[in-house]
Amino acid sequence: MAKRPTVYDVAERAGVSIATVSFTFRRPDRVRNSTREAVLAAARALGYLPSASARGLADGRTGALGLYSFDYLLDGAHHDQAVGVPAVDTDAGASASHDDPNEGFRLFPLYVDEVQRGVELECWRRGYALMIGGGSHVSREAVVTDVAGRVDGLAVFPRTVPHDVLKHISRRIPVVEVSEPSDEDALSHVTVDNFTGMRALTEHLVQDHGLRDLLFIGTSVMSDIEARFKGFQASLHAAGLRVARQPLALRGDVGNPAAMIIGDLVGAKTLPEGVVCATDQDALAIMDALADAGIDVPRQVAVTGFDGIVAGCIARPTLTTVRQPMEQMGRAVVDILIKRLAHPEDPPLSRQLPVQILLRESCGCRTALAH
Amino acid sequence: MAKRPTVYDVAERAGVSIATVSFTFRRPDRVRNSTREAVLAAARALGYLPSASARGLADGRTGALGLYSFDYLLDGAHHDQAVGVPAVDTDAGASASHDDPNEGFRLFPLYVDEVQRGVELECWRRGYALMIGGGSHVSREAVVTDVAGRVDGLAVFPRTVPHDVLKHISRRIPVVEVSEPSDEDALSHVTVDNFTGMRALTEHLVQDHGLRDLLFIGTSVMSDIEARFKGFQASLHAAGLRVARQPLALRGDVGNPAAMIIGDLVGAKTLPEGVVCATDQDALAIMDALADAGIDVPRQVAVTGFDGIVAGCIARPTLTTVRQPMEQMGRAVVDILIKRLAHPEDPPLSRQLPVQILLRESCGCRTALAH
DNA sequence: GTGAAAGCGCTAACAC
DNA sequence: GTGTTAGCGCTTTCAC
Repeated sequence: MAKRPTVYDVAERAGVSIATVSFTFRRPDRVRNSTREAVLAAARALGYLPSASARGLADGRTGALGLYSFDYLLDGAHHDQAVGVPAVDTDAGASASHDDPNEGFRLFPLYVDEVQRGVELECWRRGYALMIGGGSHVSREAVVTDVAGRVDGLAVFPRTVPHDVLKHISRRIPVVEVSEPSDEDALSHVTVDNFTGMRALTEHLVQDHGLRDLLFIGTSVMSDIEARFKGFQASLHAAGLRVARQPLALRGDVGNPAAMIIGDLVGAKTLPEGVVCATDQDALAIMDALADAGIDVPRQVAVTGFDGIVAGCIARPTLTTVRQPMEQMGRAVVDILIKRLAHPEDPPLSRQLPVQILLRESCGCRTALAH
Repeated sequence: MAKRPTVYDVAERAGVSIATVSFTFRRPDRVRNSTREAVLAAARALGYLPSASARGLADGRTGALGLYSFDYLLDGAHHDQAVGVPAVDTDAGASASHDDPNEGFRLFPLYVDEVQRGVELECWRRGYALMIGGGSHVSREAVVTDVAGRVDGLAVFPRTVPHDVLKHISRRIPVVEVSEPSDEDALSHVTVDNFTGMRALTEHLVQDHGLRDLLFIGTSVMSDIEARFKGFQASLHAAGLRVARQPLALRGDVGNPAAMIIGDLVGAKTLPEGVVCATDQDALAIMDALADAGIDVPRQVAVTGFDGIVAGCIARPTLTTVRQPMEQMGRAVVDILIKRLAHPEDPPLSRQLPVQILLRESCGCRTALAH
C-alpha cells in the first residue's frame, strides 16, 4: 500500500486548493459543478480516502458512538448451554465430515445481544458509526478508556466498568448506562420498571395461582436485580407472606450452582411452591436443575424469570417472565446520547421503558402442549 | 462539558513536557516512576482522555478494524418471521400489560450475526476495537467509505458494497470479503467449500435416499450460491440425473415467493422429490410453504438448506443442511486483516474453511420425534 | 530520563 | 467560489 493520498495530493491533481477538496466532500453545494467533478475525478484516480482521524481532530467530533460490551461466555456469567432447551441437535448427523468447534457458540441472543442490536440499528439510522469495544476481564479499564477516546458518546452495561472510570469518562463525553440509576452517579440511564414488573409478576403467582411459599433467586448485586427483589418483597408483604431469598453463585465458582441449590432444597425438603428468578438465564438454569431432579414444573414448582430472552419461549415448559423491550432500550440509549451531544451542559437524561408480563407455561398458566 | 484537557494541560499540571505525558501512556517503562505517578495523577485530576483521532493522525493507524454489516430486515432479504419454527409465543400472555412493538425482532441469530460475533470476539482478543457500520440502502457507498476512513482494515459481506467502491478502498487498506472469491478482484476472502459441501449433500439425497427428481431453489446471484448450484449440478450429472433450478424472488417483490413457488409446483403436479435450497432461510421459507400446502416433509418432499443457522435445528422437522463455521469465519477475517496489516505489500490472502454436513429430519434421515 | 519541535490530514474562519 | 492559514492533540525523532 503506497502512501495514502491526502487532500493535498487530490488538490494538486485537480488544480485546486485543499479547502476546495474539503468542501467538495463536506459542502458539495458550495463548490462549482465543474470543480467538484474535477476533484472527485482526482480523488478517484488517486484512491483517496478521507482520514477520519484527521477530520475528528480538526472538528472535534468523531461521528461515532461507542458501546462497551463484554462477553458473557468469557466472563463468568451463565450462558445458554445451561438453558432448558429440549435437546437441540447442534451436533453432526451420521456422516458429519468435520469437527464443529462450537466454541463460544451462542444459541440464542441474550439480553446484551438484543440491546446491542437496538443500539446498532439506531446508530445507523441516525448516521453514526458504532464502535464496539469489549473483551474479557483483562485491562477492562484500558479498553473502555480507549473506546471512549474514539467516540462522541458511550453506552455501557452495568457492572462492566469500574465506577470511577465511568465517572472519569463522563466528565468528557456523555455516558449512558443500561441499568436502573444506582445512586447519585450523575450518569444517564435507560432502564425498565424492574420494581413494578416484578411486583406484578409476583402478585400473579400469589393471587392467580394461590402460591404462598415463594423463593427469590438471583445472581448479582446490581441495582436492577435489587429493584426486582424489592418488587417481589413488596408483593409478598402486601399479601402478608414470608420473603425468602437465595443467591445464585456465579458460574465458575462451583460446578453447577443451580443444581446445588435445588439439591439442597430437595434434600432439606424445603422446596418452595414457586421460584422467582432475577433473570431468565437464572430461571432456565433452575428449570434444568429441577428437570434433572425429576421435579415437575409447574406442577410441583412454578418458575419465573425476567428479561424475555428468546430462549425462554423455546424452553419446555416455556418460561413465564417479564419482558424488557431490549431493542427499544438500545435505541433509547442512542437517542439519549445524541440529545446530550446537542446539549452538553444539560443534566443527565434517564428513560424508563415499560415491561410486559408474559404468562407462559412455567407458572402453570398454560398447559404444556406436545408439539 | 468543559474543554477537553489535552496532553498540554496534563503536562503543565504535572510539571513535565507533553512528550513525557505521551510516554507515560505509551511507553511507561521509559519514564521514571515518580514522573509517571505525577503524570497519572494530573491526568486523573483533569479528567484527561487521550484522543484517538489525534493519535490516529499522528501515528498513521487507528487501532480499529471495520465491519460493514447491513440489516437483512430492512434490506429486502427474508427474515425469520418466515422460518418454520413451531408456534413460538413471542406474544403476550393473558394479562399482557403493554404493547410489544417487536419491530425488527430477530428470533435467532442469522448467518451475518454469527459471523459478526466471530469478528467481534477475535478483534477484542487481538486488541483491536471494532467499528461497525451499516444501515440500509441509502448511501451505502458513503457509509462504507466513512467506515473505511476510520479503520486500519475492513471486512465486508458480499454484495453489500458496489465493487468499484471496494476496489477503491482496498487500494488504501486491506479488505476482506466474506465470500467465495468472485473473479480477479484482488481482495482477500474467507469462505467455505460451497461446491464440495453442496455436492456431498446432494449425493446423500441421491445415494442414500434414492431421490432422483431434485429441484434447486435459491435467491441471489452471489458467487457462493453459484458454487453451491454447481455442486448440486455436479452431483446430479454424475448420477445421470436431470438438473432443475428455480430462482426465489426477493422478499418484497411479491407476497410470499416461497408459497408461490410451491403453489405453482403443486398446481402443475410437478412437485419434486426433493428441494435443495441455496440457504437455510430459503429452505425454512419453503418448509413453511409446504406445511401450509399440507405437504409432508420429508415424506412427500425432502428439503435441505445451507448455512447451519440456529433456526434450522429449532424448526420441525429439523433442517438437514451444510453448516458453515460462521464464528470461525469471522475470526479468520480478522486474522487475515491483521496479517495483511503487517505485510501490506503481500498479495491478498484467502482462506477456505471446511463445512459440515448435518443430516437431520427434513431429508428423512431421522424420524421426527415428538417431544 | 526528559524536552523541543516537526509534522500527521483535515476543517473552518477569513480573505480575496 | 476559491485560496490561505491557523490550529486540532498526539507521536516521535533527535538533542540534551
